[in-house]
Amino acid sequence: MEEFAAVSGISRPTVSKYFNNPESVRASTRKRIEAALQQYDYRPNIYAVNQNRHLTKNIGIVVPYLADPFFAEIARNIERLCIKAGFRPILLSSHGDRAQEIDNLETLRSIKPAGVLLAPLGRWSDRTAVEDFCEDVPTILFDSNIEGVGEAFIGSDNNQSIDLIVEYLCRTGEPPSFFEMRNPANPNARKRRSAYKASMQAHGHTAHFLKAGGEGWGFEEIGYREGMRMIDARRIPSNTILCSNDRLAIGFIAAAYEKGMRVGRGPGFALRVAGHDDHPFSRYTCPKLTTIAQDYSAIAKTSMKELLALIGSRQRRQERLTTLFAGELIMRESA
Amino acid sequence: MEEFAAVSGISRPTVSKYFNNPESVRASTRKRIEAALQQYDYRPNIYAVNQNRHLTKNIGIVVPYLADPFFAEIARNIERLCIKAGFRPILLSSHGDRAQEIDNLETLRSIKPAGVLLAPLGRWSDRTAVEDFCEDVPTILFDSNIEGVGEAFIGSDNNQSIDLIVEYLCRTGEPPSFFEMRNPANPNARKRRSAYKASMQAHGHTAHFLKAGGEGWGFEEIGYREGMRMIDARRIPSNTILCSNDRLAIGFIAAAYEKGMRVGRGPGFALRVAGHDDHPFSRYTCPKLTTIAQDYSAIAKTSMKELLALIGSRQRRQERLTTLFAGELIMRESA
DNA sequence: TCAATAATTTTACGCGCGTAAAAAAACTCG
DNA sequence: CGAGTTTTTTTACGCGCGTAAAATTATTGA
Repeated sequence: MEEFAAVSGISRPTVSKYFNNPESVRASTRKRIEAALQQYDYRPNIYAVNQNRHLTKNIGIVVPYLADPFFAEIARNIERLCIKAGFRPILLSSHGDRAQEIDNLETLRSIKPAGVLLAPLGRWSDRTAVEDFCEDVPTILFDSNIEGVGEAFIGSDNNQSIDLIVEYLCRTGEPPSFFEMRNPANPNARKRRSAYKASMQAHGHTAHFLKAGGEGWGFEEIGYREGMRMIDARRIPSNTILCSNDRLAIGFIAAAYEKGMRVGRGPGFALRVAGHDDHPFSRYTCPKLTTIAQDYSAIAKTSMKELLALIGSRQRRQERLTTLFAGELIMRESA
Repeated sequence: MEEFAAVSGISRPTVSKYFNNPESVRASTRKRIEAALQQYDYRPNIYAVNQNRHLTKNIGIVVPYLADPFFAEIARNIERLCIKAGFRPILLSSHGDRAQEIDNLETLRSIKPAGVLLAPLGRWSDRTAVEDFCEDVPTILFDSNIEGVGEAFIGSDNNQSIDLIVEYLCRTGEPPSFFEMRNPANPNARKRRSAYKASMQAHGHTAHFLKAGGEGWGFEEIGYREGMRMIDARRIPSNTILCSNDRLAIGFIAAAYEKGMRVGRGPGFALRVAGHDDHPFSRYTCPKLTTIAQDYSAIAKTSMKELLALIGSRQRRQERLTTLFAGELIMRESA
């Protein structure tokens, strides 16, 4: 920087000021620096910069499982917004593993980020570890809530969305059974379960659960395997299945296809299957999956906006914010 | 570190040495430091460390499109290996965009990584930019080759794998038409195209191409839309379709389903469809997709091993290495 | 036990930059 | 054009650590 300042005919502190915020120097000097920049392609050493700056320009993004296209998509959205706001996104995946999540938080801590957007593993998270982290770093939770942790939570309104699709299914055919994992990895599974129960009650039906065994994040496999098992055992009392998420539904539909049960609505179809999330692949199942679209563009935008506000204010929120977005019914052929 | 050294009763340079390599200090001192570490949970400032260390412990990983589960999976594998080797993975996605790829390389450059594993956009890449980068940073290409760039290339043998499935399809039914994008984003598409052509010739058939319009990385959508169009136009001369990759096949199968064409092998089926890659979702299509499995565990391992060797040797390879792994035929129901 | 060897301590410098304070220079506007 | 204001320059220190060199101490092996 010393040398670069020399050749550009500007003093080093001014150059430093420029790199911190180009607007903070006079237009004429800015021009001169940028001209010199063309010639000598100098760039500040990021490590030296971050050592001295108290708050870095890094923003951590943690998702529970990046190999899930749903999280990959939302991460992509957030990354974009992050860059647009002049920050550097650090994307980490917990790979569905509690220890990895803790590791990720440790990694982020060492990076001293300006803020963090965290989609936690939910009930698999180490609450204490996450809490401690949120004490030290301005953190906003998204997708999955841990009550009382972090400055805010931005997510979907599972009660609204599940009620929406339950109402639709009840109105147009038999009330749905709820297909879910007995021991779900998906952070929102519990919320959806109780939302289903409440919604069925509200519509004058009794809830019925189809519990799938299995662990981990291989939802399609679990939906397929357990779907096969249930169809074989004729354990399915309703001709309508609402799956806790699209990935389970994708597996279930594959099982139904293999068993020769035609999935779809109307006469001639044996089974209606619906999902939740509008997974990127849900429009390519056979038949296409009726589901609930989460407004993840809004979730990404709001999370980012809230975090930037937090960073800008340089202080914590006085009270925790919770913002829930409504889901939208996506009617396709499967139900 | 000064304070921590004081309370642990060790001199600061020795503590510094410990953090660089715990093995480099005497066992007794190591014990004392680790005991103190339990009490005071000190950790070195990563920025100060990296400023002074010439080679950092960072390894960059760049994939062309992280929202594609195939790349998400391979990235996950590499990340694991990276951590196990004591390095810190920095995962970046180019989001299918040339400018983003260049950006990613710039970002990595500023991070001064020990090495980089790069899966480039292929023919969409800015060859000069990638070349320049590889001059500065030890880089190994994987998945997609750019001839002459980087220290090594690790990938799949498209000639072998395409020949494998072409041979299978020819032996068990009509020779396949090849379904691909006219202007493919997928880095391996061109290789597979020519491999198909050569293989058909070798088996005494003439190649036939079904060219799908459309741009970008929405392969399922393109496979679906263009599949619909072709089926409507009765432009499909063979009852067997080999898709350039599984994601196209997933879309195509959805189209066939919607058009009432039964996909599968044997009597009573209208169409055989095969793919390539053993995409995570290929076993949940209806019917399950016959495809080629890339050995991405081997690709990940070999890439990492090669990079570590490169980093360890502190010099470039005398000649560029190319390692290709054979694909495996995964017979399912679709073909 | 003693010399040879290995590890640690002491001392000191430098990495590349942020930033504070005072002085100097460059603008702004009536 | 000159006083007032803003920006830049000069000077100087510190961030947290790596690392070199010389001195000291601990360990090893015969």
